[in-house]
Amino acid sequence: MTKHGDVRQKILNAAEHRLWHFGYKKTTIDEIASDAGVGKGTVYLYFESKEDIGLAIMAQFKEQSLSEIEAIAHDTHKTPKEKLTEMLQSPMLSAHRRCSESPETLELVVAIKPHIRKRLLPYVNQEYALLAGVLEEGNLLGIFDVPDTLRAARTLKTMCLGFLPPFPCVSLQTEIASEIAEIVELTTRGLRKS
Amino acid sequence: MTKHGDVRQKILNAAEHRLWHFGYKKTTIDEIASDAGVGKGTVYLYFESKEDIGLAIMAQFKEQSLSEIEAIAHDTHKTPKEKLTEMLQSPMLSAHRRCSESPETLELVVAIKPHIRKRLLPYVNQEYALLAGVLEEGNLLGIFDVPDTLRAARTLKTMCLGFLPPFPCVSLQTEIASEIAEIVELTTRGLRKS
DNA sequence: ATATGACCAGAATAACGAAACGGTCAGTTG
DNA sequence: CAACTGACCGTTTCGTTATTCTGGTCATAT
Repeated sequence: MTKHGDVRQKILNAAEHRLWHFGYKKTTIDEIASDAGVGKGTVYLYFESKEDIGLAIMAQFKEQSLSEIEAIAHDTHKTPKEKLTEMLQSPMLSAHRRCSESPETLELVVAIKPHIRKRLLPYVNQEYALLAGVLEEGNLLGIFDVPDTLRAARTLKTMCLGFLPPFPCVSLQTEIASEIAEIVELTTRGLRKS
Repeated sequence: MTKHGDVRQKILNAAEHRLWHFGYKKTTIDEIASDAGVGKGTVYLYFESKEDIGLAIMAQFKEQSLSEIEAIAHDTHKTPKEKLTEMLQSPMLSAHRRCSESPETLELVVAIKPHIRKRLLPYVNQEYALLAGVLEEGNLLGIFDVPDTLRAARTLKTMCLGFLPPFPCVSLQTEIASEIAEIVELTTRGLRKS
């Protein structure tokens, strides 16, 4: 007995495989349905449109990325500053890795761009909240003094925007990590004389 | 008697006008030559290729932008922090304005992308130096304490990369200015408890 | 020495019939 | 009856061909 969620996930897996190897445009609904072992009509019982499938795959990426960030945030062996650095690095490196392993990823992003913001908003907000939590933790430990942690979290993410695809700053992966570390360093030290 | 530089500038002006209104691909060398009042062959006495013309126009933009930054850096009525903010805002707002007034600008950027980095490197380095100078000034005044000013300058620019075209962060112009101000605020305050 | 425009090879474009696509729904299945 | 299907539809894309256009050159003119 296959449950509702199973079929949906089977379709999503088939789609992700196709998208990964052949890109958004070259992948057809017929192929996805065939790979998933269901009829074409069934696909439209679980997804509104082809774009909706692409959005769902992006959401899956984001969810994955979010769980990595969460793990870092809850790691009791790291200092807030280390957490901050790694939490900012993690999603950027994932995105970079994904785009270099499968250049088709960028095509997907472009295709679903019109609705990507709205769809991923909940995840983005959760990410802000997680970052703000670490800042709060730093406040309690007395090593940070951030009045508006949520706002600071948003600004920190904004600072890293340049590493997101389509990368205006074409850097090696190692450079991305060290440049983000530098950003956190500069932010946590501040320019002000102590 | 027309000097060498005059003809070159006349060609450049004609090209810029065409590029601005019709974009890179739709603008032909014939049109540029005709507008500039010279023969087609003459264009190739002053420029290596069509791409070279695009690069030269971009360099002109950069030069303009650089002189604005320079003016801010040398303004004796501003504090280093104000200078930093405005020097980071200025080129981002210019780029944003240019791209919204003439969407064709982005097409130009994409077309000349392969060589844009090398060509604009001198300007970029000059910009770093100007920012580093302001950081140095802050050090002398005792309000900053930046060990490696050049490195910090580069990091500050990296932080603003997300506002560059093609804008991953689609913000209103007013938002760009305030978000950059926020970045400088966070950087100059630091997160560390004073 | 400086400037020109006719000329060339290759790229872009237009036209258009054929194939393929996303999406729907009347009908089948269990 | 809820879950599922694939033939079907209007539209978009593709492949082909003929034709125009464009970046770049160079023999010639001033």
